[in-house]
This record gives sequence, structure tokens and C-alpha cells, in this order.
Amino acid sequence: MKSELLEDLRWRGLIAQSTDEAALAESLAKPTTLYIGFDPTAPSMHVGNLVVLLVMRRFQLAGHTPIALVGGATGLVGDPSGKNEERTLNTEETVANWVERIKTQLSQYLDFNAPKNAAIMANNLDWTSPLSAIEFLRDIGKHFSVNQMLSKDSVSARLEASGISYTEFSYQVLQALDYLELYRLHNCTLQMGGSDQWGNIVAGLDLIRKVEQGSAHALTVPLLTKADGTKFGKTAGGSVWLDPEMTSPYAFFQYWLNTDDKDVVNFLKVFSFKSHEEIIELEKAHNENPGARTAHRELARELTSLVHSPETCVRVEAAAKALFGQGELAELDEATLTAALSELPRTTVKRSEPMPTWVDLIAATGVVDSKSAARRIVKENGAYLNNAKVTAEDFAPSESDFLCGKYAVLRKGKRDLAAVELVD
RNA sequence: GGCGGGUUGCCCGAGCGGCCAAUGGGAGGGGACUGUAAAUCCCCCGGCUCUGCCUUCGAAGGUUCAAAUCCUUCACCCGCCA
Repeated sequence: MKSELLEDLRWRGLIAQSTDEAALAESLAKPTTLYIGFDPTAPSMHVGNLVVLLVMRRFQLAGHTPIALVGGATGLVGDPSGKNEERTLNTEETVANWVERIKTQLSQYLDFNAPKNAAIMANNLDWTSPLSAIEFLRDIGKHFSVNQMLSKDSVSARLEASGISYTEFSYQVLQALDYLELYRLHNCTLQMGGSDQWGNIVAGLDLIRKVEQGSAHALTVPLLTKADGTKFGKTAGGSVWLDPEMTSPYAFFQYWLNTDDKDVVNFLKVFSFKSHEEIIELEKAHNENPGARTAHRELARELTSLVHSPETCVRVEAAAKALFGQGELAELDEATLTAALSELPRTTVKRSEPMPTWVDLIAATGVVDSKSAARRIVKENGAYLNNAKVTAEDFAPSESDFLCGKYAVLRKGKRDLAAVELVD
């Protein structure tokens, strides 16, 4: 028996490991309930979470019922998987706040009002919090063998590195309990997650078998790798977040547009909802003329539209086009310029006050960390005003340098832009 | 609780009384080449009122003309034992 959905996921390179695949394919022939957990470790999810989140969306589009589980409880404990150090605990208020924010984000990618297979939101704090320590130890703990727990990658790696606290050691038990609860509550028979979650997921399967004599499935998604070996979803400034306050839509679009050539087709397969044919077409176009970056652009557009909005995407792309365009900045009309610059970090200068020197101005925009850094950039010929290189440290811009009488575009290097606004 | 090891710039990691803002690597930044890509080459990479000055080597005291380097106390981390 073949499952169209599984075949698609395989083609996209989205399957790392699964339990008995034939049985899983058979189960997926009927509408199935599945879940993925997201722990609140920050105020927002990032592009790394998007991989697995979009897989969940694919399942819903294929007629299955997804449960988005927010780890209100597990987030208080900390998952040792993939971490070589114990993490510091966040306060309950902080975590509760993050739970709410992440719920809001999750609701954007799944349909919770669909007539047939509407998505379900869950929070594991709901069943974990009423549990007493004694109940936990007697009813749940008894089913776990410490020997097995120790052999999990997430634990053994930590034992060899910096050690692990009893708190984080217990994480896998909590996650197993989640699966059991969702199995009972919603007949959820599939848990997915990143490949680093395999151990935690399997712990849940065992628990379901022992307690309910039930059978359930596991499916993991490979960790997304980049051709150059660096971590996906990280830039010099940190993670690429889904929250527009934390990563501007402009920066978000740029992140995808700047994808390494070697990764772009792979990323399209993972993130795009385009058909196989369309992706193959883009791959061809890319190989024929990589400089045109058609595939990059499509990737950036689709994701920016999905995560932010199609309108935002249009705005942000137009801004980039204006700012990076070969055309004269001075020829832009004020509306275009205002729109383009609204996406950039900015600083203001009062008309009444003396104009700051070039170095001071660069430092003020925040494209560099200090005045020393600003000086360095100028010395190294990396500072541009309205696309023209300015190499004099003591240069002071005049009002005539402000386009439309109010904006100056400051650039550091090839692509780090900022706006200076002249105000009254 | 006992014994031992450790804490250096964004990260890893040298230095063990003056030549230390501190070797080296990685990350990061600028330039050249290009396509807002990769690879490669060159340069930079604590701060400032910048040929000089100021603040850094877990924290606080002390010894010394002079301390990241020596002494004392404290804090934290790791390991072994109880």
C-alpha cells in the first residue's frame, strides 16, 4: 500500500525515520489524527520550526487532523535533545506569556475552523499540572526503565559532556505522557518532530503500548542542513524569527533571497507548496541562469507571503528593488522612497541642529556596534551615502544630500542598509 | 561534606610577573571578483575626545616600581569519593 502523502514527503526529503512504514501508509489511507509539539523557548518561533510546522500543514491539506501542542509544561522543564548544556529555567510567567504568543503564531498555519478536519490546539500543562508527584511516579514513572532512558542519545550525549540534571532527564517521560494523553483524548496515532525528537517520540509509543495496549506511529523530519555546514536559520544577528517585531519582513525576505545556490532547490522542496513540476521547472531555470535567481525569488516570495502577508511581501520586495536597483535613488518619488525606507533601521536628524559627521551618523543608525567600527568601515571604503562611496571620516552631509528633502540612504558594505530622516 | 581540576575578548583556546588590548583557530566585518550567491585573494576585528588615552583576562582585597600572570577570601562550573 502506498501513501501519496508519504511519497510526496519522501520526494521533498522530509522523512528521516519512521516506525513500520507499511503500517503507517495503511493508517494514512484513512483520516488520521497526528501531533507535533512546540516548546516555548522564546517569544516567537523561528524558521527552523517552520520545517516541521509546514509538514503538519501538508497533513491537514491531505485530509488529516493536526494537533498543535504547545509545551506549557515541557517548556518549564527543558528538552535536553540537541543541547550540550543544561539550560537555565525561565520563570512560569515568562513561559506562560510565550505559550500565548506561540499559540497565536501556530493558528496562522493550520485551519482551526475547517468543517471536516479542523486543527486542534492543546497545551500539555492542562494534564501535567493537576498531576501530583506521587501519581506521576506511581502511574507513569513505573513504566520507564532508567537503563533505557540513559541510552537515549539526548541523555547519553549529555552524560559525556557537561552532565544533566534530574529535571531535564525527566523530559522524555513528560513527552511520552503527552502522546499517551492525546492518544486517549483524540485518538492521536502519529507523532512527528525533528529527527532529534526520535527518542522522545518512541518513549511515547512504548508508554501507549504498555498502558493502553495501543499501537501508534512515529515519523521524524531530518534536520535541515546547509551546503556550507552552518546552521540553518541563523544569521550573524541571531535566529530568523517569524515574529515581524523580531525579524523584519524585509530581513526575512532577504534571508531567503540570499540562500546559497546549492541549497535553493532543496529549500523549495522543503518549504514550498508548489507542485513537483513547478519546482523542477524552477530548478531548470536556476541551472540555466543562476544569476537571475528566479528560484531564490520564488522561495522568498512564497515564504514571506505565507509568514507575513502577500501585501507585505510586495512592499518588501519593492523596497529591496528600489534600494538595490541600478537606477538612481534620486529619481525615486517620495512615496516609493518612504515605503522602501520604512523597512529599514533608521535614525533621525533635526533640521535645527548641526549635521553630525559621517562617522557619527553611521554609528547612530546602528548598522555598526560602535564609533570605532564606523570609523573602520569608512577607512575600508565600505560606507556609502545614497549609493555613493564616502571615504572622509569628517564629511558632514548637507541638506542637499537628503532625497526629497528628507531622506538619506546609508549603506554599509553591499547590503546592509539604513535610513536617515531629516525632521523638524 | 572531603579531595582534585577549572573560570581569559562573540566561541574555542594560548599566555603563568614587565616586550599584553593579550599568540592561534573559528565566527563576524570591509574590499577585489560577481549575481544582494559560492569559492578565492587582501585587509580589519575592546572602547574613546585615536600618533595618545581609558577599560578588560570569574569577583573583591593584597604584595610589587610593575599582575591575566604571585598571595588571601568569595562565587560559580566540572570530576572523583562519601
